[in-house]
Amino acid sequence: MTTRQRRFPTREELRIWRDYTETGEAVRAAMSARLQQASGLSPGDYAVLLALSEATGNRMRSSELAATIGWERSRLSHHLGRMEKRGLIRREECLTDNRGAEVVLAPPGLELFQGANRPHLRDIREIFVDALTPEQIVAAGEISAALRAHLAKE
Amino acid sequence: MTTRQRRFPTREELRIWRDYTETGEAVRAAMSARLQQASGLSPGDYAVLLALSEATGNRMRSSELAATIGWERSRLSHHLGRMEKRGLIRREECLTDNRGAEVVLAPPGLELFQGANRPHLRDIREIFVDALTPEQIVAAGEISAALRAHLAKE
DNA sequence: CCAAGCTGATTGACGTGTCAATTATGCTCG
DNA sequence: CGAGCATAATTGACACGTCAATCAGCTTGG
Repeated sequence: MTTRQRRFPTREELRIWRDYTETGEAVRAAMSARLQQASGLSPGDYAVLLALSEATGNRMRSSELAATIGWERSRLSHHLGRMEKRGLIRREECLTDNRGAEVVLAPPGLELFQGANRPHLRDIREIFVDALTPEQIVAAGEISAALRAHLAKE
Repeated sequence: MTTRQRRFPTREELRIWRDYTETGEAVRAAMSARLQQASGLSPGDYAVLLALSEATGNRMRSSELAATIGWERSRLSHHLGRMEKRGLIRREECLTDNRGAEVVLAPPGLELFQGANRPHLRDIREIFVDALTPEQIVAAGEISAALRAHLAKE
């Protein structure tokens, strides 16, 4: 019976770990560059605009928006500040809670988002879907799920 | 014969794509937090210190270091500035090329790195290796390789 | 009621990353 | 030789993220 509770990863496991993280980096960088190039939007901009475009009235409470895209409040606040300066969104006072703010999709933001949407989906296909076999795509989903489940357990 | 040249990813492919990127994020964040907590080092710090610790004489030309860890020069330059302020490394003039700089591992940097090393490897096992079956680990390596190869082709 | 505490959101400080410009030195060819 | 180009590295400006602190308005229990 071999030791099943190894203390450290093997050389091969380490190589794959590095591969996994570095590839993630590279893929993200490539997607980000294409999005930026095609539309002038960052991945963060896209996430915000996507959520707003799907909200009823194209508006959302700030904290609701943060929950939807899974960001910390302060991160969102900083990002909204930058987006507001560029005219992509507006912030309005909330009528039902004077502390609150509503984030509203501004026309230039909607337009940029709509322009970005199809190219972005195409990029996902070109960079991710087309690179893998159908079996690998399924496996990628399973691996991601396993990693997340394991993380959540800790 | 079905259309093989789909324009856009399917709903399922899109779900897996989001899973893939978000999981990568989460894994990176978890590793980063543990490293920081255990040693006060960022992943960037660790990469720099690892390369230096493996270099002969614990010193390297700045551009060689950048190539080793796959960073842009300017990124490295900024990062070395911050690490130098903390006393983790020193920068010395290069004798053979007056333009060049040598990056030298300083004792506090070596000590922090050595303290971080074993816990870091253990974290890789706990977060990555232990979360996956051996087959999934192999698959993760193949998927990463396929994505990178495809990226390189573009 | 109203003080104490909770919540929504912003802010400031700082680490990190990219891009373009800059500085200074090395090198090569007419 | 020396003008022009290549190379090593840094810098400045700005986008992005996190953390801790702050501020204002809501809420609630004595």
